[in-house]
Amino acid sequence: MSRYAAAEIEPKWQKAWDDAGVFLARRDADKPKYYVLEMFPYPSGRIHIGHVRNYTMGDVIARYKRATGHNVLHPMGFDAFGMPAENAAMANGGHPKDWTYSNIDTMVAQMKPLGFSLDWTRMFATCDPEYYGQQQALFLDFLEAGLVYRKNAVVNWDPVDMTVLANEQVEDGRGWRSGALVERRELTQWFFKISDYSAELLDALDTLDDWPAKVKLMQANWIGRSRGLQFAFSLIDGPRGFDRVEVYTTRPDTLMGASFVGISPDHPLAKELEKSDPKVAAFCKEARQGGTTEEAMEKAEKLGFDTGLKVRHPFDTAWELPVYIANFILMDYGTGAIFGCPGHDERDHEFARKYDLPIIDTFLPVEGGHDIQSAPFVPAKTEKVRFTRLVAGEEIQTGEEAINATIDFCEANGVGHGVTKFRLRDWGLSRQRYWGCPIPVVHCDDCGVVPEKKENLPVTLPDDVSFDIPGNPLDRHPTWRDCACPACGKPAKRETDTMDTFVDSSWYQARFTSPRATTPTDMEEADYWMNVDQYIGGIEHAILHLLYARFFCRGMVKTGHLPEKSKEPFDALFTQGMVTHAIYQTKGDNGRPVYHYPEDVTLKDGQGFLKDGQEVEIIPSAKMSKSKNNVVDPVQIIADYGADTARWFVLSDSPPERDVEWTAAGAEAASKHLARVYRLAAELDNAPANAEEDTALLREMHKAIRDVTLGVDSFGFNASIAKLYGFTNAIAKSKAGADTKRTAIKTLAQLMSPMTPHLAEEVWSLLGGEGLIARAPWPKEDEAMLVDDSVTLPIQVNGKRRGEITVPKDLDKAEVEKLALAHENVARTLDGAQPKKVIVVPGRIVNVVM
RNA sequence: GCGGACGUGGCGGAAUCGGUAGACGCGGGCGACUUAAAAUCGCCUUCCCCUGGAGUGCGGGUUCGAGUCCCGCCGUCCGUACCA
Repeated sequence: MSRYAAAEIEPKWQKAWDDAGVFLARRDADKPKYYVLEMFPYPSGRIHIGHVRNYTMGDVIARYKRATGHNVLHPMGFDAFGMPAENAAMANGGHPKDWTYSNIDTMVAQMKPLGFSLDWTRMFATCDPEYYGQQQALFLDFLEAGLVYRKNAVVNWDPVDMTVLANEQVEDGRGWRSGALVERRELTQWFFKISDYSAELLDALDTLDDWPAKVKLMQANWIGRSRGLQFAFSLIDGPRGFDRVEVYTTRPDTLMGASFVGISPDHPLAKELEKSDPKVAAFCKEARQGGTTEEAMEKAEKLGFDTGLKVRHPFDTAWELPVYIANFILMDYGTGAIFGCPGHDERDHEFARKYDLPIIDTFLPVEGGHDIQSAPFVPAKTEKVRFTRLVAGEEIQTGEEAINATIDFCEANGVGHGVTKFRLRDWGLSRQRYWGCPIPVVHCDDCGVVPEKKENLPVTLPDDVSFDIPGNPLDRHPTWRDCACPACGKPAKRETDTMDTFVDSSWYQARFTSPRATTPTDMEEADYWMNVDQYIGGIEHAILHLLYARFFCRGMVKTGHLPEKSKEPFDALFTQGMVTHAIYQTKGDNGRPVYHYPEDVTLKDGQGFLKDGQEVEIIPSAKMSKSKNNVVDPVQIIADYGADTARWFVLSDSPPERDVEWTAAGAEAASKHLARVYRLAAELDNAPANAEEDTALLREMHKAIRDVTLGVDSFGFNASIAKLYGFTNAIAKSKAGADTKRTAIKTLAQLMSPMTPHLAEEVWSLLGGEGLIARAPWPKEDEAMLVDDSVTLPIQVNGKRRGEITVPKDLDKAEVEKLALAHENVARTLDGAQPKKVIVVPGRIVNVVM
């Protein structure tokens, strides 16, 4: 008897699919289209088991949708620009381009044996000049449409290496290579005007019915619509040209509790004072130290500098407030200036205590008091409070009511005006790096910033560059920068900044619909294939990538590169969890942990041992990391067990949105199960028909069709797999005749085909299935075979389970109640007492209340 | 710091709407087959002070009934705008 041999089966069927062109996507007006896309990978060098899980989920959907009569587009490409290629060039020599393309070759070679039903003819990498040239064309159209502009913005500056650092290159406020204290420095940079779409991007979230609520909530909070009051404090004896400080506040109702005004170190007033006062300059220098991340700013110690200047309170001109420069105020948000109300804000309270400023309450709890000196009183805005220093509205009202009343009052009295602001900032796309899409503009002494002509695209990256010194090699390239001004023809300089890689990944889904078009998209193809019906990727992209893509597609609609319907490019989104693996560690001589490879550890009764018998500590479910030696390599898994086992395992055990822990035992079990399915088909006997057994097995089969289909439809792949185990057990135990068993096993193969396509084809052909299972229509359950005529009901007394009864499905409530009360355990628990109430939920449960 | 999620047996996890907690798998135990082992097959497996009781991170609450809803904690993970 032949055995399940994945190594023989898998290449055979992959070739059969290739020869038949099963996965090529061609427009077909007669079929409904279905576009399934997984977030494309960064070509780091090897595929990761996390990729296997991500692409297997997409492949299950793709194969299932093909079986249900859809014309499926399922493409793959590479997000190929970015820092790691430059880091590799710096560390090991070589060129980012060679490193990247060599990695892509390796990863394609590793992906193909997994048998994903991809249309490989559509593959591209974002570093292909054909792709980034079209991206440059989009940039020029966006520029013309007013969606791009330049302004100053802060970057992390390494004063020793004289280079800009990415946030991840700043560790504890210091440059990762130089160790120097990082400074925040302003540069002129390019921006996309995503803020034009703040309200639309927020409101349109409501139309994304098939996105996870958590992602929509995260985006909504990120965009951060707020209504507040913008007004000015008049400045007493300020420097020339500075007679007021404009502030924005979302809590104008606390204005009577103001005790200071704070301005950003980058505020024009701070910059003016800095010129003449060395102490201000010293403070601002210190305040500008450290990284640019919101996290670093928020966690840094709150520091203030008393400028000695005063402003007048708008409601009481005799009331003067000090003006502080504070390191936690961002110039990018609001007006770069705030008023502080220590009584009702955690941060202001801390600041007031530190600099000995008054803490004044404006409202207190409706009942009881609050010691405002020891802690601020910060209730939810929807909670009613009692105002002690009321500006407008009722004495007892909610924060929300007070805010609105105060804004109305201020507008009526000429103190500022109500404004709606968004937290969302414009998208800075300039990167001072080589390995990215060049920004196609030219700087001319006479004409200023001039867009490159479209016929000159792509502006390609020069190959002759080196990475032996920090910084952007484009800046110091001897000839690449020099060019003729597209407007006047005089000598000019190219822009040397390249684009943020989020630009690359903002429109690749559109490009897949016509990857070789000589324009960014082909409208006919885009109109047929867009939108992405199902997008699958990691939750880490919940905000930035997905928000940028939503904006970018709006820009593409505006500039005529996508149809109106593609403003929201992703109809449904699914965010999958990670694949984790245990860490095996021992303590080294110096007390530091030593990490051991899984293959060096023997597991026994939940404990792990090294070859020399030393016990290792097992840390379960840790994120895979090369430095922890707990990375599992899909190539090794395929070599050991085959692709179908890897695919089956990453889908089983855990729900797709949660993390799954890779274990050798689990992989072993998956492999055994697949071998068992193969054996069922290969060892099918000639048993004669048996009416009762046949019907029983067919009923199991129809239940399996229903349950597995439901699981696949609702991303419950682990639930589908549990049902498939159950159905396999039912077949193995069944005494049904050979014909019925053959039908059942063929159906099992079909139901497994999205997950384990190679095994499914093999079983299908063993049992005489017609053609390729990859082209067979999805089985349909027979409703009549699913109906049970009796039902088992649990009986509870006071919510505790005391027994169960089996009754005809449609027995009326009174009868069920009678039977339940007659139940031995129930009668004993009642002990003759009359129940107060009996709750009968038909088909579900009986609860006796006593 | 802020925003979002998650937490169930020895382990991964199931439980469509608030209605039998622990499906399915791993691990473990017992047995069959075998000279023996592997492979395979069958049965058992939440815990305990076991005619009962307890139990879904911890503490409260709503309900006839809570893993599921509400309030407050603790822990872990993701994001925090130049990692992708």
